[in-house]
Amino acid sequence: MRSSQFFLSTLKEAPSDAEIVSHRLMLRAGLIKRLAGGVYTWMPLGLRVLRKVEKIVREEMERAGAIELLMPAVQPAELWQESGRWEKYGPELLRFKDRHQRDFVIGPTHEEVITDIVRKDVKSHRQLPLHFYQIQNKFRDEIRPRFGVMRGREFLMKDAYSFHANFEDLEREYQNMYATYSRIFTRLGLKFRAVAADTGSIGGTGSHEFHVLADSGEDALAYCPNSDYAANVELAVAIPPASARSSVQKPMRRIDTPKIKSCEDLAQFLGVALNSIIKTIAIVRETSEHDEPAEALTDSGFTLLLLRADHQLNEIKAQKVLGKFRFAHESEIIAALACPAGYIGPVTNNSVVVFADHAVAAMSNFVCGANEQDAHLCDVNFVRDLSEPVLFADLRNVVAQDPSPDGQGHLELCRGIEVGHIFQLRTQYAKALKCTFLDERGETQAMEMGCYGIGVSRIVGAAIEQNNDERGILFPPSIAPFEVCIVPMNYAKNKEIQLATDALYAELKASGIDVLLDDRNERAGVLFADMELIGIPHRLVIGERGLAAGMLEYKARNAENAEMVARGDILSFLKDKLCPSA
RNA sequence: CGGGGUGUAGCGCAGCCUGGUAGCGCAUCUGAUUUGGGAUCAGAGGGUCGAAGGUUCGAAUCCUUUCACCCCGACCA
Repeated sequence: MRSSQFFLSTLKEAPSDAEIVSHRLMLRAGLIKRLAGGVYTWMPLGLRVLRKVEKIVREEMERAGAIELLMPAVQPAELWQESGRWEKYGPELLRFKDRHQRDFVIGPTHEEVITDIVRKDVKSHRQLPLHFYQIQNKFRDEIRPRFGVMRGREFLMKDAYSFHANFEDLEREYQNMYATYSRIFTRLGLKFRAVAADTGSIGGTGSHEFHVLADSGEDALAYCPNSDYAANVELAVAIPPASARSSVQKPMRRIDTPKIKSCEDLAQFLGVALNSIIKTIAIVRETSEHDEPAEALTDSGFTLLLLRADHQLNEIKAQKVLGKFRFAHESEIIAALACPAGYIGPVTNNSVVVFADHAVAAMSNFVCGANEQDAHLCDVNFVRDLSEPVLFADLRNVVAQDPSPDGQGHLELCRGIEVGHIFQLRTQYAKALKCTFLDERGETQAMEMGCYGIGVSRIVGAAIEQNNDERGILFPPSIAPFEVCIVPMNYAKNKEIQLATDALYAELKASGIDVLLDDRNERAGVLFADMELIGIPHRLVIGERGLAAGMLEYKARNAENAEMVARGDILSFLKDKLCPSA
């Protein structure tokens, strides 16, 4: 490709609303253009990258034995009503009516459609297992699209669905996909980690997320450096502390703490460690009868959660223990405890339900709110000053240096961008949609299902997030828009340069190298800057000086310095750089 | 949906407080000189100041409404 016949549109300055580096660079390099919130055009240069990611994903899915198909983006509401997700999915599901007032959705995912296909065509265990995949645009009406292509509303996704006669076979395919995903992200040249993820209500062995490691990632991950334990912080297990309560109980005291509401301020004011304070969080458990806030205070579901003040509530864990809940409103706190938020605590004379994190069980002589404005209690002890909570449970996020749940050392934390997710669906969709088959004994069974997603467009953002410097993008070679660029000096005016450049360009193309010739009539600085911005991994410069000596200048995008290469050796030299193993 | 912020030329911004009819840098176009690291000079084009309404002799500026976008919290590839 010649720059003069392509479409490069680079920017010196990125739009100010682009927050993270990959988004800024994608706009500056002209990879994408925004059309609406969370909706982007892939410009020619960006599309080349997207297609390369897609190609690797497709090759590995084929190698794993999955079969490609393409399902419609538009789906009838009936299928979604049948699976129950018409109600459950919520406002993220984009719904619309056609001219006959029939309801449709734009697919955010395709479990319903694929299950409908399989239930119609597959009747016997002899036809199983089956594994279908597609690479297709999805639409999810995200609450808050952001970071460009990283959390768009319309995005490109590889989604795959497998169908099995029994759970053992599902587990086998799940392992197959785990290995396949690892190969894909390795080939993409990304630093990644697979972590255990929340399986929701489904249980089983199975759900893993694949994260590209990046500080700007939206997910916190916990991992053990000494073992292969790794989990999303959402579900990483916090081990109850081994230490016991102190046998020495100091007398409880009430202390005036005017205007001090946060635990941090309190620790500083009292001169005590944060981990000797108990943080009390008021929630309202929402049983199905009273979803409505405020009024229903009779059996209100009002509950206190106790955490060590240096710990954070993990709402997902808490919901598993307590069921659905929401944070109490100020008015409900006052109604229940006669005290404003900021000073509430578990020492009460009425019978408020109290749950506590495991870490709280080991605490003695602790500090907590006095249920009285501008006051806290010190040297509080369970049993003596208040009854034990109804339950100690794992309610908090793990923190760095917590013991690893597998006993192999201590946890570390890092951040990641979720680019893949594999999941054992089991039989929930098969049952809802009556996707059944006859087993060896002629009995009707619901199929076991797995689903496997990869955020193809998100990968482009994630790759840039992980590979950039002050000059721009450093694309991993496997997904760079071009493998090599040729930058001629004074191409427009110097006939010799032009001839030598055209010959080199033809030679590289003929040998199958994906090469961009930057033949624009621009100053050298412009060409260099643009080629660096768009992240071409290998650069050849043809100048008068080198040409006279029969030499070309080569520089890798990630190298400090350029080196001179004899013109005659260039092909083998480049081949070695592009494919070091060969 | 809550809380905060921003809308002025393709991009980045100033002007707004204290109303007087719009400016800077980059980009674009023309010409000249340049040409191995985002050139220089001379000229040019481009904006119903997000939209609507109001106050006023006069509104980018003040008021009201509305829309869009961004950031912080509940979702997910």
